Amino acid sequence: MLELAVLGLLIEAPMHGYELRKQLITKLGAFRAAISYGSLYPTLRRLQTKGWITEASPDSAASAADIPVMTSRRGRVVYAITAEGKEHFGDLLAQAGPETFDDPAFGVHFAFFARTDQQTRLRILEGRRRKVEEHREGLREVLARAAERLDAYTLELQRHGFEAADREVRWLEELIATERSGGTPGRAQVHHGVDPDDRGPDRGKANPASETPERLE
Amino acid sequence: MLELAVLGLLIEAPMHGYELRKQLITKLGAFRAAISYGSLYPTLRRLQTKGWITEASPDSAASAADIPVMTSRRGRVVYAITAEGKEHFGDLLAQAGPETFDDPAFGVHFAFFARTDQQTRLRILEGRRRKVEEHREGLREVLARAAERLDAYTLELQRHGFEAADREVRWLEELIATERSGGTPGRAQVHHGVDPDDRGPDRGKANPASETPERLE
DNA sequence: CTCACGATGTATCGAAGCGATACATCGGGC
DNA sequence: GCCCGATGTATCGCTTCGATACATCGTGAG
Repeated sequence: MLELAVLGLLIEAPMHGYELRKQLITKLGAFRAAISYGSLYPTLRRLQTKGWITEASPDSAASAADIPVMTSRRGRVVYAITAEGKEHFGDLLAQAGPETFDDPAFGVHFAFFARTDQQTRLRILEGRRRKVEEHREGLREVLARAAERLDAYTLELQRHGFEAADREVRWLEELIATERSGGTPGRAQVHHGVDPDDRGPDRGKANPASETPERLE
Repeated sequence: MLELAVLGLLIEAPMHGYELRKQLITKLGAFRAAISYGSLYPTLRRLQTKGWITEASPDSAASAADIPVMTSRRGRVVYAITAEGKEHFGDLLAQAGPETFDDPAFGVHFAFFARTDQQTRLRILEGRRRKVEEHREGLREVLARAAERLDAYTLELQRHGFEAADREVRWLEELIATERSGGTPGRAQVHHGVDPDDRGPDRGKANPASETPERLE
């Protein structure tokens, strides 16, 4: 799971561990509170031995032109993805693992949807929908049949879980519909806006979501 | 995390592993898809060595003329909670761990709210609310400030995470209000629900959640 | 009657990830 | 001068997971 996320971030730019962790937290922060070094560093080690990423020190190249990044002379290790790593990333991103509804792997896939194609996106969205639907129906069953065998708090927990699942299914259906019509998610399709000052859709600075997926073979 | 859940279920009745797992799944199914044997059995072992639970075979208690060697027939192992286990359960239940927003520990606590007192419930609910609020505000920050540095899919993921957090906060506030007014949660009326006069200042552990006969020594 | 099959049931293994911790450098404020 | 918080790399012990193995029981198809 971290493999995919790390590779995905390193595609955008080489990075060292600390920065990697910060970006992972903002990128995956919606469903993942923290990424521990205890998992990040072993993952980096693993990726290195597999050949997906390489270690490169900036000190050798840094002579005088150091710009914004605080370059210290200490042993900061900068990781960069390799060609094999990019290929592996594509494979990982395309395959929708048979996850359970509480598996964070879906979120990681979704966070990198801009780097895959519409067909894969649809496949993963529909797979996710199926799993969440199953979960929801299981809860419906419990709520209908075992209502008298559970105490009020347990019941309320199930009810809340059911509603959350139901909401996610509806969210997924919106996304699937948008995807099928060839659009990208965002303010145009979303009726419950979040931010107060709405600005025009501004993209092009980073990688656009719909137009060029950079790594597709 | 599993410790608390296993102890809580064993308070209601002695059980063997398979049954335990099934009940865990229905009780915690709202936020936890599956409980693996790979975590359940080590947990049981751990609880045994600590003395919180004991192993009791119904076969040996029945007749047991000969020494039952487990070569031919594999015995079903029934686990039962001890007095110390009940005490430990009360301690675990009362303490609200400093969890992150995606920590399933809150769900376990909530599922056993019927076995604790109003004060503890309020403390845990408010602690949870604080954490989810922090998470929500973090996401709001990202959405407001980094909207142009993230692609449309990542943004949509954050937006969905924000809404889920916001909804949970509102859910928690409802529960807190209900709790403060002395009620029990839920739109559905539960017949075997929480004892309405649980105003007793202590004896929280001894408060039965349902029709379970009182097993407290 | 048999026997295959699914449900019940106990158990372990390797790997992933986490929380805590240790340690080192840097820039700035008191 | 000197501490403190941010940056930065790294490991340890532990919990949990998914996969797997293996054994028993009831039942129904052939």
